[in-house]
Amino acid sequence: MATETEENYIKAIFKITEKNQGTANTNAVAQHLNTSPASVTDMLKRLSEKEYFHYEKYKGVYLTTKGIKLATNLVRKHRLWEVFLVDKLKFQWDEVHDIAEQLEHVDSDELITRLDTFLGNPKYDPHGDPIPNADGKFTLRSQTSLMNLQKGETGIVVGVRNHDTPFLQYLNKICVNLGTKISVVNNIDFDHSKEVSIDDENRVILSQKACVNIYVKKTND
Amino acid sequence: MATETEENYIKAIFKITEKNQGTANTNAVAQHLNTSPASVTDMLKRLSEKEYFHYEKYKGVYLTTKGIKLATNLVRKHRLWEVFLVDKLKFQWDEVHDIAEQLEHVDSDELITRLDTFLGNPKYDPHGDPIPNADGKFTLRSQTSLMNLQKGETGIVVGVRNHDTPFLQYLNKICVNLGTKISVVNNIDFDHSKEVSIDDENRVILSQKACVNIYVKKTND
DNA sequence: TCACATTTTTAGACTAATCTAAATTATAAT
DNA sequence: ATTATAATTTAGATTAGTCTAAAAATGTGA
Repeated sequence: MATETEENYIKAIFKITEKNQGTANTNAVAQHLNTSPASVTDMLKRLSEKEYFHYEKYKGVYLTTKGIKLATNLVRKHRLWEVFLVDKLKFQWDEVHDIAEQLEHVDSDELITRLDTFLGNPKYDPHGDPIPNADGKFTLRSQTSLMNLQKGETGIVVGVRNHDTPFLQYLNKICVNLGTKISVVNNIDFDHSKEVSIDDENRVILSQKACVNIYVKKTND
Repeated sequence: MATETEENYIKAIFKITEKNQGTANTNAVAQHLNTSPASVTDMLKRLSEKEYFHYEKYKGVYLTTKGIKLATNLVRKHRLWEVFLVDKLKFQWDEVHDIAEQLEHVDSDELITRLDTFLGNPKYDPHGDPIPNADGKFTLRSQTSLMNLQKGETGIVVGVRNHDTPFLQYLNKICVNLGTKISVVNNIDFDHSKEVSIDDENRVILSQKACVNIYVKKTND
């Protein structure tokens, strides 16, 4: 069994490699985990001996099958616990990350199997991120950034790109959540912001930055 | 915040002092935690500096108010999670201890408050042990050992003294659980065992050891 | 391609938690 | 009260994970 620290390293490497052509370098890992690059180097040496990833001095790391399996299982556990916290315990989507970060390290396959069943085998977490199944497979979904919706088009919010608390709380305030219907009323060209209507009720101006971070599924209305 | 290890020491000391006139000695703690007495001595020194308990060389320790508060909170968390595992995830009562042992270290007061509400503010865990409230107060219950029931008397199972897996599985097998009705049909004097009827259906012989470890509430039928 | 900046690694040290073996203190029995 | 035994502590070492400061390797721009 991997220690909690080891799990956190592997998860960090997984997240970094996802957005970086399959490799993670020392500094990126250090930044992600809020530790010193020196500590990371030490750890990379030790963990690569345990075959979670390949490590070459000065070249960074890339995960092995074993490492990917561990990482996706952690993602699975994290996201299932987030569903539990929001659906069952009525937390808001901006409050669950830190708690799920702890819960994901609880070690029991049976627990996760049963939790999954209890929650109704959800495919997406409270931020719209896909929950890998027990084999590590993600269910992908056709989605686009709200930025890509033209004037007059409508979509249903299915996810967010940014997970930071302030952004999520802002969305709470303007009543945007998963499942919310958003229609583009006007494109404001000079700063690429959009005037949108939310659930056919409120009209709001969303900045380019906000639009980029909201994923929607286009609808025909 | 206390580390997981620190929490485990304090919980062990709490459990030992509960059955030992308020003090715990080095060997008992070592045995309880499966470590060496030398490690325990080290830890007692360090933890007593953090004011969780008083420690005098060669004399053992007793908890401070701070220590008792931490310990009862851990007990509370452990037992609430056990309720969750049995009531919601449908684990059996003999399967939940190790998982709850991990879950109890997750740090979030809000989580426990919400979990308590979600579970309907249970007063007892799946083994019939009382769940302390947020202030550390236990709800006590009038109960007696099955050993004290006379021929013809009846009781409802409200708890177990022994929590070991084999004992709990044995009770599963003979259909004894919390809420089960047990009537004493005959006392067998020579070995202090009892012939009992279980939920008015099965008749079984329970050894003295089994009877001592089953708590019941007497009923008038 | 050479010098400078950036990234990474090494060296050496620290803390928490553990161990074994040896020394010390307490306890119980004659 | 003395001695044997049991309990406890000390000494010294180990492992995981971390740090800072310094050295080495890599990458980049003129």
